[in-house]
Amino acid sequence: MTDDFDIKDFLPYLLNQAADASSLEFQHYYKSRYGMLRTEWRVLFHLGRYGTMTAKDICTRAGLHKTKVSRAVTALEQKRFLTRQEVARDRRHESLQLTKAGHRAFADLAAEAQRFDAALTAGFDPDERDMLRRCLQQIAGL
Amino acid sequence: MTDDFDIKDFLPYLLNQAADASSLEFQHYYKSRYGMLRTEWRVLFHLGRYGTMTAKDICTRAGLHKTKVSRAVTALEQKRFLTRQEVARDRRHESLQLTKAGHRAFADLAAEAQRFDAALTAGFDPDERDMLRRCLQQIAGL
DNA sequence: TATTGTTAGTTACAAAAACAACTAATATCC
DNA sequence: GGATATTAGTTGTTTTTGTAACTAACAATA
Repeated sequence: MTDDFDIKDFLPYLLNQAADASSLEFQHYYKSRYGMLRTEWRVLFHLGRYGTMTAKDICTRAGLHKTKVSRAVTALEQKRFLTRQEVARDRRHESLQLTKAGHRAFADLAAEAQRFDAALTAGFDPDERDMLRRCLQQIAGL
Repeated sequence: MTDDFDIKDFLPYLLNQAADASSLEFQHYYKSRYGMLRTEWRVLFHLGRYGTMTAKDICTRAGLHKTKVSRAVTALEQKRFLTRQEVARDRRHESLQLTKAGHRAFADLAAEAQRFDAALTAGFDPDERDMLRRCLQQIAGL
């Protein structure tokens, strides 16, 4: 009954394997170059791409837990990639913005990500790529 | 130049989000029911589906590091889901086999995985499903 | 048959993630 | 206005992972 069910066809397994494999090389890039962790790169990306926002905003947009973001923000601050600014209206919030160095790192990594993405999907034809992204976005609930 | 590059289109990001989202519910199942970790479930699956083999075989087939497998085997042994058996010919190897309880757990989880997989892809039509799996297998290097 | 190399698996330690408990600021409701 | 609840963010502790060093068995070679 379940004898023909192969783990290689089990979607969560496949997705994890593909995610791990595809992350590995890019991870090496931001790790060796900027000493960043994955969450740091994501926070940097969100601020670089969408501009100033609070930690909470990043949590919501990126689907990350607040402790992860909190620690990533601290790390990026120590690397001088971002600064915090109190929001007068509500002092629980801190608006986060990238420094010059932060913007440079973002620009570099974003360009690299784009190249990397292109290389990764080079073997697929355009409608395969679109379909792949659509399927993944649906599964991810984005 | 890179201003229009959205992280939601970056394949490693998408793959990770989709992998996390899709794993969550199933993970909850084997965790609450059998107290298993992800690696334990994978080891269990390999032994249940492909029969007796050594830890090394599982490493190779599942693309897992030997320390992970070693710990998972210890954990599954303590749960009485598998037993080890020395290989006379070469005492470095240990052949691993599921116990009755291990087989039961495998059957239960495999059936659940199958249901879960079906539910996950219910929104896609057949050729989308095939393409998705093919793309993922290629990216994962399987 | 010593020497060196390789392989399977374990163990120990460091890095990272997950989870819970906490502080401080603001909102709500009596 | 004061008790209570919520929200943003941090800190501390426990799990889990990653990495490297290790043991034991075998292989190869001189």
